[in-house]
Amino acid sequence: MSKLLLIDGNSIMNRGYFALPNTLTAPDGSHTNAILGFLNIFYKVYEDEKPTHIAVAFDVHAPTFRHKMYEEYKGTRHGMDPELREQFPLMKDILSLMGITCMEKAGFEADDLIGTMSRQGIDNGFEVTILSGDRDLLQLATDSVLVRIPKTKGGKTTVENYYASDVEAEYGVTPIEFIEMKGLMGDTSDNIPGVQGIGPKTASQIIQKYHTIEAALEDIENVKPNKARENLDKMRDMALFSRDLATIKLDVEMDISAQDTSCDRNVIYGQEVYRRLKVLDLKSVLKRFETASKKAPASDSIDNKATSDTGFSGELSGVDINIQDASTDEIIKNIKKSDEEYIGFYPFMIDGQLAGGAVALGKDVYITREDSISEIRRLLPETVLISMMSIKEHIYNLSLSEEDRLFDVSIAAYLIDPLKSVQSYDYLAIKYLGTDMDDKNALIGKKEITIFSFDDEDVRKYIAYNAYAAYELYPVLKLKLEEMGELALYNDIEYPSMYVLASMERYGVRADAQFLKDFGNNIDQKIEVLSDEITRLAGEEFNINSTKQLGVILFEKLGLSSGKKTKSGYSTSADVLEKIKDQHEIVPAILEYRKLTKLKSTYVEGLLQTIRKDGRIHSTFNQTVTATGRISSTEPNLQNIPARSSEGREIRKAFIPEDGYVFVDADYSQIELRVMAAISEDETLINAFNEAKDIHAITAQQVFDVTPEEVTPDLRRKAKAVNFGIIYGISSFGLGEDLGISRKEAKEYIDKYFETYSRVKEYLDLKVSEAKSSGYVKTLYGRIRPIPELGSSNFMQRSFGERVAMNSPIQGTAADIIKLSMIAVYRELKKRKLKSRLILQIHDELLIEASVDEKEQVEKLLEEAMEGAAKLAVPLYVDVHTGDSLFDAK
DNA sequence: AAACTCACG
DNA sequence: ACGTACGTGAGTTTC
Repeated sequence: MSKLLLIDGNSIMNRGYFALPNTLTAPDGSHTNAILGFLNIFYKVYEDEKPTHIAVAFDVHAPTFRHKMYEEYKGTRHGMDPELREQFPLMKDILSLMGITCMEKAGFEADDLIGTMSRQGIDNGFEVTILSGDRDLLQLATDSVLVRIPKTKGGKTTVENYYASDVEAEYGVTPIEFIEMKGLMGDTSDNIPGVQGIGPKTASQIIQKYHTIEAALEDIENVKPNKARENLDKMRDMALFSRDLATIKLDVEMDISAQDTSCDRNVIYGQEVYRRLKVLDLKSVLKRFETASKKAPASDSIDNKATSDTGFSGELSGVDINIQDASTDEIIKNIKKSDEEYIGFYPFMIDGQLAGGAVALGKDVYITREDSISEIRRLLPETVLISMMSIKEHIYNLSLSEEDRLFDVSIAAYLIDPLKSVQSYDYLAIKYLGTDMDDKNALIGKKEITIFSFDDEDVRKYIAYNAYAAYELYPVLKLKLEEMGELALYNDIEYPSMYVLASMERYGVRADAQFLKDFGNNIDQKIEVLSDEITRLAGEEFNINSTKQLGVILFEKLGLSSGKKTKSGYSTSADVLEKIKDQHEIVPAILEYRKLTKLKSTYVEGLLQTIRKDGRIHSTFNQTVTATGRISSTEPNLQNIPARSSEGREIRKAFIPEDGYVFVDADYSQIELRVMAAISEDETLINAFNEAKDIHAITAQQVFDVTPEEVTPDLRRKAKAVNFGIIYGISSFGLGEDLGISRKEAKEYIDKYFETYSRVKEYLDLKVSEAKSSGYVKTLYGRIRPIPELGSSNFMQRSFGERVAMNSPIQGTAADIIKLSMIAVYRELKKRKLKSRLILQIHDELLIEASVDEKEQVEKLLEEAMEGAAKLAVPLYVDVHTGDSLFDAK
């Protein structure tokens, strides 16, 4: 028997949209929560029902005049969130890839199409199931039409099933009478007015007695209760109109019928769909493909035929590549023979050791087991450009140099879309090449990589895909960089930076393990004392580290005034505790406890673990992580070593130079404010910077209209907070919070600031409006930051987007400048053949480990390189300090 | 894995 | 009316 599944697209999408977090997005930033919600229910019901025919209905409102009441009714439901709206075209696309019919007709709701189709299906001998999130559709239930309504219960989705008898059992009325009931009680979610004072209970009573609204109206005198009678009598038209609204049409003229629809399991779980879902990053749905369908193009579906002696040839969906073993000589011969202008390369590492590599010449991929650097180097002839991922990781393995003709796929992809940190070959291939490749997990999974991996087909594929993707990506990404005006940024800033960062990673920073251990023991004692004290004050043992338990102690047991709340309870963050530290002595103790345990676990224990055998800490500097172009530091993070508190600052004494060396440190003075002054071209602010060094004091004078002598420390502090606020994309709330003043007062400061520096205001406004129309902002050097949040209908998200539009060009330009200065410093040290070396970058600060005999030279060099890194309308200044530890060099 | 807190610029 | 500063990474608890 043929089975027809009819789906209410709008209501199911709507349900997904509100049930799932709005933060679910595809790699390109488009929202996917409604699509995910739809697909989850779809596949569940599909597997349940195994229908032979499927159609999905969508609403299309016609802009025609219908009825005054109708227009009013429509008015309130007009606005659909853009984040939801944007998902419909994508959804329809996916459905068409699935080979599923979409039904739409201008002026008709999805309900009407479903109603019509369901009757038609019945007439043609189909078994019909309707899937909707809207109980309105219950009126379509009959003995043979099943209406299924998904329901979320405790995080689990279940589906309620209704035949006509089930509707009667639950509501006491037949599906047809259900419409009458709706007419009386209305439906807020559907904007059906109904009759005031009549709710589900009364409506059900009345309809059970009279069956129709008309019957009730004829016997109006006897309608009970009194209130319902009066209102119903007064609002006869409204009741009838509401019923009309609630009635689903069964006779829409449609150009398709149930027989025209179909569904094919192989297409629903098909390759095209799989590929699209992968692009959208809908992983949980992809899992269904792997389990539900062996025929799907999931990871295990590509069979490889072994070939005689050279290895095997692999198959890539839509693309065939030939994988074979080859010697260095053979590969070089092939490169020469091929006339390729570029090759894709992947160095294969085992246990941090170079073990071989893959070279992609178009679709021919050669794997070599050669593990000597010099042999591998021979594979990379200067005449041919080499495209590969994450070059920085391999600079020393492969003794690569800046002069080699290399292209870094990861960096290019980052510049094109800095919001996405995923830089795996499979992701880039699908995003930029439309090619589906098994990902690392599918191929390698938990396999241990040994020298025998060269004989493992999956590992071979992994190696080959990496090289092949690099090959194909080069021309595509290069062109894209050019189109986006980021080629110079790539060539002049990012590419050279890579070598500087690699060098910094390799040198690392010397650390005094003994000092850290002693320091740790020292604070351990203090922690113990504090911990006892806190337990005593609380009157019971509890885990101080647990926010949850601490919240109960502070705000329930001790009755202190709780400030902010978090998602799951009371906030116990430092700024909340700071406000109530006078209410109970436990509070300052907790703040102190927190400070010390943080020092102990993150900085003492954390750092100790990372000291290598050479006595130095080798952090990784990531170049493709931040949205603004800054560098980030991990394992460990050396960009957040304590500095603000005196106890914390002690940690800096553990960072020391090698014997015979000193630290020379330089940090930019107010680089972000200077950048803002320069790129906004605000004369007043530029002059302020040209006149004096203490910008916060100057700002205080100009904004608070006082003489230099009248600038109190407090006024300066306020001016400083305003300056920061401006950079972050000012809000009166945030500034007020920071300064502990009212929002109104904060707003006055901001207004005065913008009055004083009016071009700054114009500039910030301009960035926001530019970003709103183009979707991104740019730094002075062309670095792009997309801001998808600006298109959001959500006030909070949009406001965030606006602040980002104001902040990113400033923070990003400053990041560009310090990268330029790093490159200059690095090159100059190299050129002069100095022993001194750059070892750390902390956003606006550089640290050089300088040979004692080069100290003066380095101080000068560093200052000049940093101050000369960019020529702006305001001068750049650095403060240089020298010392025998990081503590002393600041 | 997510939430919370806190270290830095 | 909405509920906030911009950019990071790591350790701990909790689900």
